[in-house]
Amino acid sequence: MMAAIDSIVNELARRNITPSHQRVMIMKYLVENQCHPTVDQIFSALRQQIPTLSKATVYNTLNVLAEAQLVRVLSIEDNETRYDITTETHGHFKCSSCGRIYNFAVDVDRFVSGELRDFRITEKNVYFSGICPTCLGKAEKEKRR
Amino acid sequence: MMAAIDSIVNELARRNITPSHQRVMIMKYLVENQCHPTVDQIFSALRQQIPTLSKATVYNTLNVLAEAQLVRVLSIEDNETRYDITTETHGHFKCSSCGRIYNFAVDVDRFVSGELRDFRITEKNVYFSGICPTCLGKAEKEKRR
DNA sequence: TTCTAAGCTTAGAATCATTATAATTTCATT
DNA sequence: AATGAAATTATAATGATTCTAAGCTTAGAA
Repeated sequence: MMAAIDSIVNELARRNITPSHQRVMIMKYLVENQCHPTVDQIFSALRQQIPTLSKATVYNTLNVLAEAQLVRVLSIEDNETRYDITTETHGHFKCSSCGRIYNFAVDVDRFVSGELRDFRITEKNVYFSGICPTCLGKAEKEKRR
Repeated sequence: MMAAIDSIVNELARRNITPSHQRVMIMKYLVENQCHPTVDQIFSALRQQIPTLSKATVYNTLNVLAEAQLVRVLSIEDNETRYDITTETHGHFKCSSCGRIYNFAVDVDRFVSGELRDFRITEKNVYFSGICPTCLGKAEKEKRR
């Protein structure tokens, strides 16, 4: 899936964000790699296409995009900020074994208790962790030996 | 509310954790300050009672307690690990204005979608953020001026 | 096409949260 | 009281993130 540069540029321009080459490439990366990458993953990957890319630029750009609500900042674990181009509320499951992050549908509003009635909620996150089916399957195979 | 040192010592001993003075005081702090404190908050507060307390000890102790499931590690935002003595699943709401964290009841099990059927879930976290009623009230008062 | 001012990027320093280390102290048992 | 294991300590080290100042890029005006 190739992200249209044009639509990215338009999206940024609509929010008064200068669509510099670096910013466009960072967004393109997020669209094409919806695996909740870390700054380091984004930086390392794009370094090959933009050899002079600075890590500070990646941090700066992600902060700008987060402020514009174009990306969502995930704090599933400390010391590991991740980014998600899908901004609609959904759950994240992190496998403790392989580290992979899975999305899952979540109807958060259905179980919010009345306690938060008088709160203005601007962001909702649901994080689960445990073992994914792939790693569970591996464990089962290990057991049978 | 004064936490019984005896029950803390017993709780640690039951899990084969040496109930050293520092560990007991850290747990006591968490029981008496259920405000999801950070390491720095715990360290600063206890420094007055244990002048030689080392920050590394606080980190070590919290990690040991987390592994023993006596405390829960919260990653509501990056660069801000917090700790909770209440280990049953409940939600956390962080006010973007005052920074306070509120607990709220959450029936997470009721809405886990079929997508996670084959996953082994070991931990569930629900984090919301926004503005709390106190800060909303202040904002309203500001508006009326 | 050139100029301009504002904003962006860069490279590396700085900051900060957290972990590692080795020496010392404390703990629980004998 | 002695002992060995574990914990604490003080500080260095690590790694994520932010800051900084200089230079570059951008978009639009001239």
